[in-house]
Amino acid sequence: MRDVAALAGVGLKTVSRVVNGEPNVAAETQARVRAAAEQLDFRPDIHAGNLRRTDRKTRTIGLVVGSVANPFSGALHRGVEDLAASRGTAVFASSLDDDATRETRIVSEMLSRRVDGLILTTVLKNQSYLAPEQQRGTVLAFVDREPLGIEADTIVTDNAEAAAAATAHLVAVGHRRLAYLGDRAEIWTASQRRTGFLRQLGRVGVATADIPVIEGLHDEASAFAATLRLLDSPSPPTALFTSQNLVTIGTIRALRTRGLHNRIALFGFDDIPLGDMIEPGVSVVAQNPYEMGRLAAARVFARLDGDDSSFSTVVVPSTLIHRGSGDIAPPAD
Amino acid sequence: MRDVAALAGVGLKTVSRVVNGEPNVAAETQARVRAAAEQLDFRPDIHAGNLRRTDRKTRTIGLVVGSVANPFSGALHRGVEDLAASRGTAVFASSLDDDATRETRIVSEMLSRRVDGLILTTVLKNQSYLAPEQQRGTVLAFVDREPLGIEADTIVTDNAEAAAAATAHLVAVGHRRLAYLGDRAEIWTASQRRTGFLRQLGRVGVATADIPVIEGLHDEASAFAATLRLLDSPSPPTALFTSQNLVTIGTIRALRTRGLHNRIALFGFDDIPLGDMIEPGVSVVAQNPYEMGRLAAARVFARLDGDDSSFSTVVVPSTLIHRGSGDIAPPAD
DNA sequence: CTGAAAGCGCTAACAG
DNA sequence: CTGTTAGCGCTTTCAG
Repeated sequence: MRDVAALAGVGLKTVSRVVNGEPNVAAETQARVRAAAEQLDFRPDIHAGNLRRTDRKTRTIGLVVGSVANPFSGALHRGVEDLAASRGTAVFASSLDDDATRETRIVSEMLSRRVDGLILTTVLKNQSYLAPEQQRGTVLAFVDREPLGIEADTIVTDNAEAAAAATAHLVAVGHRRLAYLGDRAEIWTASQRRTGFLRQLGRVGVATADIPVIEGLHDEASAFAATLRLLDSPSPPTALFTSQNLVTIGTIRALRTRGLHNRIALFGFDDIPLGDMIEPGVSVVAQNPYEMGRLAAARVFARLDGDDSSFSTVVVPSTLIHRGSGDIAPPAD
Repeated sequence: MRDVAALAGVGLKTVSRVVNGEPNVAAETQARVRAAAEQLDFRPDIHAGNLRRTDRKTRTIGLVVGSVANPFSGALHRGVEDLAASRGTAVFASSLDDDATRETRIVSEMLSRRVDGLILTTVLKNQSYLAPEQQRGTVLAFVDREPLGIEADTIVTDNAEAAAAATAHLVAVGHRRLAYLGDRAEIWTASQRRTGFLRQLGRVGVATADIPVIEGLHDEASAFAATLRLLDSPSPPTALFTSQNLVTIGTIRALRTRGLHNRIALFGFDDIPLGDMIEPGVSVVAQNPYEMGRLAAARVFARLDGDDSSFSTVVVPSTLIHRGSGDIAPPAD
């Protein structure tokens, strides 16, 4: 910038004014400065400026998602990114791979880069470690999973209720021998979905003691193996509830391997791509990750713009999509 | 940092030394500094430091992808992110939505944030505008699409050759009345694929004059509509080549709408999720976007670590996956 | 309308 | 082993 000033034959501050579009610069001076900047390929260093700037906004936010292996995160990211781009804000995205030990490390790296806001899908049990940072003015928003030990804007799906609705449907079709296949119980959403599943069974008087509840499934492979074990057991279930898209896909593969995809009912949580084109169509609870990302970003930007209303929790509606697999009736026996 | 120094009763530089793990600090002093830092929730500002640091590395790279709506980008991002995370480097990700006007703006924003490197999937015809930046030391790598007007490490799939191989297969099965359904011709990969398709037909003596070449398809909806028009034409093709995953999906929907999915052959470029589970299985050219992301990131990091060998272009192999749709024979007539 | 001086949070270079 | 001084590239403040 000094070079630009020298070349244009003006003071440092004048260049600064031109670059930032501040008023009170003669048109002719402006032109000279711009020409000089162009010639030297000058590019202002946003961070150097922020060091002295009063608002200290880096126009950068961080997004921490649970697992990039899951298309859910992709859609969420897109939602955030779409809103951020329209505001000229850059987005750091990083994945936890649902590994709790990475959470503090990644968050800390983002904070060192002085992000204005942080959108988090957390894995850790407790987020109270973020309180000092929040105090300092960093805007926090939680998506998909509710935080513990800290208050902030939160965007979630009503996981328990949606899981219960799907379960209710399976029961209504006539199933009593159900099974639950889900992710690790430490993950907030997974435990919520399990709760919803079991609670609904309890409500309608299905004894949950005999219901297999298999947890810790994280990818297609583990879900595939777990489903096969279930199908090969002495008294296999007549309906399956899978608590996550990757698990749903693994389960479908297992059902097909045993030729049971048209005989055993299946309801999955999270939509899966092309779920309407396979046979039978896959019934799912569809969340709206794109919208969740948008809403979270919107909250963050509102806070950055000065909104200081009390923290809110927004529940994004999810929908049951009936495509066939959830309507398979139990065998007459 | 000054506050930490005051609280610990040491000089500013000593705090700096402790924070950066530099040697020559007494263990006892170190402990005192750490305690003070903890107490004040001190977090070093990486950018302030970089202002003075000699290497001037922000440990940040930028990733510019074509379209986040495409799962290809998600996998690419994951590849980059996986490598970057292991190096403690943060990744800015931004999407162009294949909109050329956004390219310069987004790149410029990233450069203002002083990224050490930039991994780009470009839309613009020409990338020479990046030359000054490259001169300045910013490491550039291009993925998926070859740059023009600038030299840098490049990671691509051999699009033309893979498209030709898929086309050859369709011809080998007996098809002569083929059609091409593809993305906008300005997109480098799209034009490469079209070239490969047409060249292969030329090679085997299929007159390309009568072959419908439909371009400008960008999503499922437009591909769906275009395919329907094709199917409803007086002399519909017996085999389709779709040059991109979203187009492939739209085309499949159209084929199913007309009940022709088992009568008209289909070969797609890019794999689609669950492509093996629908009926018929979808034959595709599968690229390896995750690996492409990893390789691009690896090149960037190697350069940052001082590698100054001449620029290389790596061609990541793609594979033909035969799942059925490409093996449908033309009607005997 | 313009510029000079001070200083943001940190590290480099050099003294002690 | 530790502290002091200067200065990174920019914006602020204030005086022309």
